[in-house]
Amino acid sequence: MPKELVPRYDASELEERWYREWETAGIFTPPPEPASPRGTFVVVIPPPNVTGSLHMGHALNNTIQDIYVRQRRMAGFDTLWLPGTDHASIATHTVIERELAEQGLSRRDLGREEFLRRAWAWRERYGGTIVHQLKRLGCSCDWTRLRFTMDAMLSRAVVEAFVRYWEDGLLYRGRGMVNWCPRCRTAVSDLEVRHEETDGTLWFIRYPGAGGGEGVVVATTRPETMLGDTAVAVNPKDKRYKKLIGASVTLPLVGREIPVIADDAVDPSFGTGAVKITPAHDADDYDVARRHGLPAVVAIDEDARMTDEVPPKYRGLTREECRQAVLKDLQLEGLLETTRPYKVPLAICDRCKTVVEPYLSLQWFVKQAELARPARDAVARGDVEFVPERWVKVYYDWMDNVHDWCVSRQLWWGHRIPAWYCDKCEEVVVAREAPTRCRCGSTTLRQDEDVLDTWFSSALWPFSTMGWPDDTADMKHYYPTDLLCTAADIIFLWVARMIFSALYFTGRVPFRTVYFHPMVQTVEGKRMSKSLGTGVDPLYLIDLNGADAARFTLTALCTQSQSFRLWEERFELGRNLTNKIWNAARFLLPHIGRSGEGELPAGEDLALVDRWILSKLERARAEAQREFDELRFNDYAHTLYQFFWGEYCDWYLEAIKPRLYGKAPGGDVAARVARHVFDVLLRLFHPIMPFVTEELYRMFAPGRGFCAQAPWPAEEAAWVDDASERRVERLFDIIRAVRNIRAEMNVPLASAVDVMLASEEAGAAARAAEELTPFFGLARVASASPLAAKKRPAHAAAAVVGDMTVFVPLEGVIDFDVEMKRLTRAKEKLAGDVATLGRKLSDENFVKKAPADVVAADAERLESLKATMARLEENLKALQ
RNA sequence: GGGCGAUUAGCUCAGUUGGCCAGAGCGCCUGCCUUACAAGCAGGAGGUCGCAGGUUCAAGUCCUGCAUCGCCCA
Repeated sequence: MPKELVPRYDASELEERWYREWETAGIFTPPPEPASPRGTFVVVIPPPNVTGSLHMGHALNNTIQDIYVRQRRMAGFDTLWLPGTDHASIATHTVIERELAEQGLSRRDLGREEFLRRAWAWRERYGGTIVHQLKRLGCSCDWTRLRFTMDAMLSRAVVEAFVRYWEDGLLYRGRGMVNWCPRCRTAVSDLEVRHEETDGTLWFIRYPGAGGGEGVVVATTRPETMLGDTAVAVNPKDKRYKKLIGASVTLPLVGREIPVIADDAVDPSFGTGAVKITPAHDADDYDVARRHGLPAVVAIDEDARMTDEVPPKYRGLTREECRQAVLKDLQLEGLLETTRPYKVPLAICDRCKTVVEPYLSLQWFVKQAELARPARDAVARGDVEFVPERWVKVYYDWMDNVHDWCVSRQLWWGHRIPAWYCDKCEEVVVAREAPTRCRCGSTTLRQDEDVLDTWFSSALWPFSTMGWPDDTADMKHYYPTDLLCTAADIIFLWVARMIFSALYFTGRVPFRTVYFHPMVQTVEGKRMSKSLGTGVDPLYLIDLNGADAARFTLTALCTQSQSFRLWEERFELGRNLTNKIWNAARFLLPHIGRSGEGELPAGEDLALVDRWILSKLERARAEAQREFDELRFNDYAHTLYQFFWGEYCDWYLEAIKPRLYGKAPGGDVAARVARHVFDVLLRLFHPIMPFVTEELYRMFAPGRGFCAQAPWPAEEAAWVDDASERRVERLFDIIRAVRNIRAEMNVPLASAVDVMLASEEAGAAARAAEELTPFFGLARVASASPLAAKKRPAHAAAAVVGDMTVFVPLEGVIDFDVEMKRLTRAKEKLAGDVATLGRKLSDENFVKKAPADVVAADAERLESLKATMARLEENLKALQ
């Protein structure tokens, strides 16, 4: 019972309906005991921030995952896509603190417990947003397994991992130089700091000799740190300063007497070749100080204000204020020798863009060297495959130069570090459960105040989500996973850490393949940023055009390159395709249910064009399948698009209209073939565009199951039919030639034309004329007839198609000037090709050295071009 | 400083191991409200493949250098 469809596709009602039906039917949940002969297929989602919202990067990332997961599900795998979110420690913490600040409160005023209560409330309030948005996008995640990094199960995995690292000696607590963000008020790891260059100044400051001598001039980009200087260093090979080594200078403004030392790390070409050493506020200086046993003076505190270790007048100033004060005072004392413009390297907190301070503090570190080696080997051996492969090198470089990972964060929202300190002795207890008493007998144990880096829990994600460390059913059946989809910007932050964590804790790789998709950029080629307002909101686009349109567009742009540019109008690509699919269905719908519905007709009942479309379908299917398997998503999308629009709609559906309308025989067969091809197309498109395909798939046969569970189209090698393809394509070439003539000669739409065909080969023209009959409607042809050799019709426009000449008599309509220009243009174009090819073939090096088949093919082509040329010239001559 | 990617039609991008005439979508020009679709149909124009060398019978594709843009690492 065909229902009337609206002429424009409207996604609004249908998407929510189908998503609800899929979910209700539970088709995204794989069986508890997988039994498919195809095996399992598992993906874990890259967890988005629990209180975040969907941006374009997520939309792309999750579309790609969903495409793969849906295809595997249709192909018969027991398929699991495990969703979840992470707790985004710093981001969430910051939001809560900002909220407090508006009420004039700090987290210390509130206390840890109340702060966490508010953070959880925040999560309750916004935690559903991104899940809802992923559903809008159509993601076929198993929501019954929705995870959150701070769930009890996953938190337990975090504690277990921490304790095991500790027990195995891979974890240590130590005083080290870390990147300190004074705004976030926490340490951050090397990977969370971005390096930028800015236009700044290099200041040259004189440190007078301790005994009153001229001393030495040092150059610095951060004059305020001088208050924490404990030495001046020069390169031991630097002749200029040889005599100064071992002497002392007076630190201006402070009056401290500090030594001049020699160290190889000093670059003689920087500034004056003499540098100030501030052990507590510079990582390199810290190393120098350690080598020389220099003391460290902490001059800047956690808030980037000057400490009590500096002269009173500077105490409490911000680092920026202090810099101005120091410069002013140095100038007054005549110690500021000169300044020079300089590109100053800055370390910026990735999260809040504040300049980070190198800060000497007590932190927890995970040793990386031992963990990195097997993780590197796993990729080198091919146990984990990277696509595109070039990212392997980036991964190796990092693994080969990895530094210990600072995992403690001075925050409250997150996994509190399971370490306790005894008040009575020096004992540190790292344990799964809170200890009640220390070895020394004391019962006053304090837990570490800090939490772990969010990435510490994310690193465990592929197995913590499945119940590790327990040997759960999920661990047994669904671990390791098969595919990880991500952008390359978190290759170290997340991918590398998952690999070494998985190998260490489970002894297995976490996934077999990592697919790195491109990054989404703005129209200017810049990174999309929500805070800058340069992003395109995927939800807005879904509301506007439907999820399928957004998904198809993103897929079509998903190439092997590292980025692509995106703006709103680009989504018209997907929108138009969705509408086209919708309308093809609208066209077909009245014709389904005709006799023989449901089966494909036997070969002998098929018309030539039916065999053609089935052959093309099989070719497109095979090509799309290959592209899919190679994770070439843009090619996959393009192949389907091209076949559906360019062949099925433009040619096949147009060609069978007379049959469907009863103006030519074979209407039932045409309907069945058209419907079959469409049905296969819906299934091939389904992974990319799940909603419209589900709607139409079910509309065409309401009784059957979901398209989302329909069998994936299999190989149909028998349909490939070269001969039919060649014959039909020549007919289409003739039609194109007639259309061209009609357009260029301005033949009115209402008037049909006669077509005459001439060929060298006897009978070829007659056969083509006959075969052309069913397609008259495609070019408003009234009749087609073979032409006796050499009998050229008068007043005819002509075109050469392969070995045939097409004449369209246009008595009274033909404009000889136009026809002359048309033919001349065609001839000139051809002449160029003939000349190029002729030169090539007369080059004896080419003939001698190129493979025989290449030479033969070129020779054949030259012959055919010459023949075409000759016929073109005949036609031109006939005009004169 | 090192690495990676990009540079192909007005715009955004494809172009698999070198081998027919370098493709697509959008935009542009011409004509169409042809009973699936104007979010459409038909026809057409438009490219010295960033620059300079090299390898090869043959280079958008491989090699070297340079330029510009972007990303990453130190």
